[in-house]
Amino acid sequence: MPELPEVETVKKGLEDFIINQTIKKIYLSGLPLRFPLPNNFKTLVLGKEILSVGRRAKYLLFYLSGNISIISHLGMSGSYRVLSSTESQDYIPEKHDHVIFEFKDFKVVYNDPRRFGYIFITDKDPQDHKLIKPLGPEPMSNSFNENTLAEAFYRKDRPVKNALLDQSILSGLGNIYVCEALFRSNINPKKKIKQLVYSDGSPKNSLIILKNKINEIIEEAIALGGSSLKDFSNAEGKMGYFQNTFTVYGREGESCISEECNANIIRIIQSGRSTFYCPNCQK
DNA sequence: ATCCCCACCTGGCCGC
DNA sequence: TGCGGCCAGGTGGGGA
Repeated sequence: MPELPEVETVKKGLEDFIINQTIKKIYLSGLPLRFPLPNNFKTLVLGKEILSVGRRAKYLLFYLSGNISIISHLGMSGSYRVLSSTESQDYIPEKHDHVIFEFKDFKVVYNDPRRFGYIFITDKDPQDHKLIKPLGPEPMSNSFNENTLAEAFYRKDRPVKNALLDQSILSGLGNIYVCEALFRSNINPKKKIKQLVYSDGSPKNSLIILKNKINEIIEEAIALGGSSLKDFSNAEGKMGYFQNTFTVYGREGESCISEECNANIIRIIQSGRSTFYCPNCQK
């Protein structure tokens, strides 16, 4: 499900309900997520108050009282949903519900069919956690710009599609937004990243465009509440709308949206994952 | 160091 | 209706 805009959407939805609320009870399915929950998860979390909710890349960060933080990644199919007080009454855990947080008047359910998600707990700054620390800059932060990107791409030989999925270069993008950003930038996903940088290390114009298109897409997608494929929805169960603006993702064999182009979108496999692009527009 | 590939899971869809 | 095969928004860890 979730890339940065979807996680941001979930974060905003949860925030409205859980800030300053105390965790009264915890339900666990007992099934392992990608990594098993720590044994003392319940003990550490029960009775704690949620002070704030943050996001780093595709991770949700819950800051609790008592200097405890929960780090949560949704994997491919994880979702959080807030149950209204009516729904919360007599709610029986459904299939793939793995963690349920009970508050005074409502419940928050973490559901994850594929169990690729994971939840960690830490008593240190989550930003220092070993999974968070190596992450590259947030796309909407100042530390993501054409110069940092040029530095990461300098003399490197990998395809730009793969590099943009690499969370240590730039964090938060996934398969959809990378494909869409490359289309908007007219860059072929197979292009080697060193070709976007001059030999003196400065960014070529195409790299500056790519950087700007990434910002543009992330901003638009957040404004539209993310993309709803399959069953993604925000914490209140509402769908996102960005999928209606997809130009290449999932459109194999369909015609390119560009007016003056007669080509069809094709799908190739790069590092084991589907890449969608227009062979005519993206050079 | 750098990069690729596999594994981890369930479920939906398509063709036979 | 059933079954096999393929596909899916991610990424840690191991190996080349």
